[in-house]
Amino acid sequence: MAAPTVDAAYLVSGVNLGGMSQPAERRPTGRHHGDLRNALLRAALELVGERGPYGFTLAEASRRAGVSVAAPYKHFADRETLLAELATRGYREQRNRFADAVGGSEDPVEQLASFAASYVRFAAEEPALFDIAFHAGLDKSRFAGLASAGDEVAGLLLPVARRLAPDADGASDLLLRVAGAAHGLAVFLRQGLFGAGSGALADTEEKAARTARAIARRP
Amino acid sequence: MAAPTVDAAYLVSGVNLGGMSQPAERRPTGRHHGDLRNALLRAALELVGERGPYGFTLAEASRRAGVSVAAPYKHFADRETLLAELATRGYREQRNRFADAVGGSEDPVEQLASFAASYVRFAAEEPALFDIAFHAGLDKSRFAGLASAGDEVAGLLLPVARRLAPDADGASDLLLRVAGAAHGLAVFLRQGLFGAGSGALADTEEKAARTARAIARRP
DNA sequence: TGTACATCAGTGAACGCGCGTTCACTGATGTAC
DNA sequence: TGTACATCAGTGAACGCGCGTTCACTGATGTAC
Repeated sequence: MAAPTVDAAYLVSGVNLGGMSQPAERRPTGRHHGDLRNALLRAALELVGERGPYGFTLAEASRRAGVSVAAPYKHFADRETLLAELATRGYREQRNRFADAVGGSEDPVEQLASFAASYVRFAAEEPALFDIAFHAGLDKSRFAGLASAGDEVAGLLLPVARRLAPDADGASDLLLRVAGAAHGLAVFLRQGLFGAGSGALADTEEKAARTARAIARRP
Repeated sequence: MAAPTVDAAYLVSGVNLGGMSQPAERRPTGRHHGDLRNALLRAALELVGERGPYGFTLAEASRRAGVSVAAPYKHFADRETLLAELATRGYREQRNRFADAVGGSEDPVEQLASFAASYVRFAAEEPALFDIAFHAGLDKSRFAGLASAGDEVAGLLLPVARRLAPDADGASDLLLRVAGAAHGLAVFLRQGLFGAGSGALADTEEKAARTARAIARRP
């Protein structure tokens, strides 16, 4: 439950860039931006966070990065490719968080409870990544990395479920029901059904954990 | 579980219009369409079904209704008003379905199980209404009818949950966890995680019902 | 039954907008000598 | 250390597109007489 807080800047750059004008940040001189690729990814994340999964436009991302609308094409084939890169990073971040969550216990029931809470927390802390991964309608056949990143998440959790289920089908059923419950609660939280603020988040995490336990104990 | 199948045409017109050219259908003569308002609502439902909640445009709906792009403004104030009307109808349809589901049993656990299955079935049979109600990002403060239609759904189900919980807060917690689980499973079904076809639907309904029972029996 | 008329649902053209994408270009940078 | 040059990230202008919305209009319909 002590997963480190990870913000959008970290996800995009691998380094927390903090504010826009740190003294350590090298001022790009002349026509070169310096780190446009990551600036665009960060702006996209910002936009989706503010406007939802369909609120992202290359033009607005360019504007926020302080660059012409043509510049992104030096770094991404097209609009969807940029989005797919963020989706892949979202799945990777999920996998890391869930690995941490599952690692905190030996009891498979508690592992699933911790996974469910972690799922809710991810949706709350990285709403843009959550939206892109689930609601942007990306074409998975076009971006092979996307599908495999998603499969990795399942691969991490199936063995846990398997310890509570008699066979592979039972494990899959159990995992999907736990994940489904966490997903629904995460969406409700984002829609404000549980109120706002960190109290609502903690409350929803706990709801998800309790629900996961109920499911796991009555497979 | 014997809820009648209700299709989009019914929801929009109150009468199943069936094919586009029934003999009984009065041929609109001259410049008047005859039933443009409903034709637009139906086209909107179709569009959202095909392209997702942001795939609806007034222009395309007009085209499908065989009418100029200006015509819709004789029936709706703007694009969002049309969408809000569909969302309201979606909530009303949910309420009807859930009332039927809950009416089939006296046991509150089975009532919640039946509600959860019904939730999944609604999402599968009326994907466009489901999307509009949950994912279209409508401004509830602008459309008062929307919020009250949503509240009616909760009002129908809270008494059921109350029979299993010690107080109002417990009932709310229980209901939201059951609804959340059903919601997540419904979304997963729509994303194809459980395969396609009526087998997948029945399977997911059953998953939802089992999950609801597990939650209800361990409040 | 026939006629004059008010109504109003739908027309078609136009508007301004923001989008994704392309293109020839330019000038700062790093490298080879 | 200084100079010539290749690279290539970013420019700015332009394209075609589809959108939401407005506007003056028209002609089919129903009604009053």
